[in-house]
Amino acid sequence: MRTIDPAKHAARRQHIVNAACELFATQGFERTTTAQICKAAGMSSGNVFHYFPNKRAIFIALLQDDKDEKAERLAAAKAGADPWAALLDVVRFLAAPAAEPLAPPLAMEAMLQAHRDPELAELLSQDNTDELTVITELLTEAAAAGQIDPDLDPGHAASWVMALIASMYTSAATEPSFDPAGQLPTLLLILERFLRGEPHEHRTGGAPPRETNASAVAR
Amino acid sequence: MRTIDPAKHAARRQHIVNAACELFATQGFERTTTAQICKAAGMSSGNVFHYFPNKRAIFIALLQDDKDEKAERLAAAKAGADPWAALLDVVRFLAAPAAEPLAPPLAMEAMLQAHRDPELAELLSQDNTDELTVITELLTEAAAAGQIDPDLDPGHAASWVMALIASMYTSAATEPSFDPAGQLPTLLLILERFLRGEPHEHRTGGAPPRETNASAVAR
DNA sequence: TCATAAACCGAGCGCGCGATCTATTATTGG
DNA sequence: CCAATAATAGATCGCGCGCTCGGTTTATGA
Repeated sequence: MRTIDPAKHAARRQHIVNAACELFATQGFERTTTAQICKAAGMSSGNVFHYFPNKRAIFIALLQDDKDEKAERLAAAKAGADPWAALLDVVRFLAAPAAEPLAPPLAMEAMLQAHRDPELAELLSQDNTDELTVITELLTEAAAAGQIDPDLDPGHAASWVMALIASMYTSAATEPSFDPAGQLPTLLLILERFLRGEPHEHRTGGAPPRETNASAVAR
Repeated sequence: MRTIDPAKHAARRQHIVNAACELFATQGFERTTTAQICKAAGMSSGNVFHYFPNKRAIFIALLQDDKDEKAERLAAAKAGADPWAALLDVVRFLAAPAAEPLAPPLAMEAMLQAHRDPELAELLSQDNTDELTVITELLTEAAAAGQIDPDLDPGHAASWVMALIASMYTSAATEPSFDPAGQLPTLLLILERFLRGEPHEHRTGGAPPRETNASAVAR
């Protein structure tokens, strides 16, 4: 007899996913051939298809990993005492992977593939809903604490916060000269001015005005 | 003898491009087969390849058309007397196609394809540079007129204005419930608060404060 | 030790793709 | 009217793809 070792099995799957990751990011899902994945993973096609039923399953596993990891760390990021500070932490955390070379093109590829693949669409949709919930809660708390413009609808504003973060990924994926880490202060400045609204009316909460952001984009 | 009629020839090409447009938007470039394009255009494969050397050329022609049309109308939009009003016109004009059903997925598809196709990348890059130049000029003028925060770098801010507009397309392409026309006021509100900066210091220009935007996102 | 099943290999299959080729029809200038 | 050639058709081709399948090797429990 011989039993499967779940740890070994998972590690082998992960090895394949990692190999495919770079290919999917640089070439896209469709143009990446299973032969390329086999070569990159250093194993035969027979073996790769021993671990995954088809190419699509490899892509889904890749996104599932990202989703799990993100959800796990999101819970920690929002655990700040001050809503506004917690919001900035969440934004910084969600925007951080845009600085990695593979994440932006992969994210775009995932969005496009989700357009035709219902299972993928469901996966990303859950992911987005989770983020939206967290951010909406933080915005609601921040509004209650008088830290942001109370006239903004939290859910509505939250979706725009997410859109702003997403634009870090699209910019990084499309413009080679775009530097996500360097642009983060500007992102935060835009969010601050958008969410706080008229500063002389609403800057009464626990968070102090953050002049550092404004000075970061000065010429 | 028989000469080609340029008008007829161009019209026939356009007919093929129009047929392919919907397919590319809904299925993506790779998954759209030449057979589908032939069927949609109502002609044989032999005839389609009489007008285009290959599938890629159809996609490029599609984007070239969009670019020409946009560049033409952009020149008109920026011809306003007041820089801030002209900027809003340009933003509205650039964001408008996001409300069409095909434009958002097509734009995303184009971005991704440009990642691997140098010719496509060149096409979109020129396009972006043109937009950036126009917006940068308007921001510079607006800053000189005291209508926006003078501490912002015009070129830097312009690229974020474009990113904001682009997020209308990505949101429209990824979230079925996203309503571009309805979200336009919020986009303008974000831009206004970002660009004007501290309102009590800089709201001295020709454009009056636009409370209508703020009220549009109130719950 | 040895039976058993997991892990792995790589030749190759079937299919559908982008593109071609030859043939036929329509249209124009002279 | 008659070449000449554009416009159109559609069968077909070669290739490369995702994936399968039979066989071999390796590891594990009893």
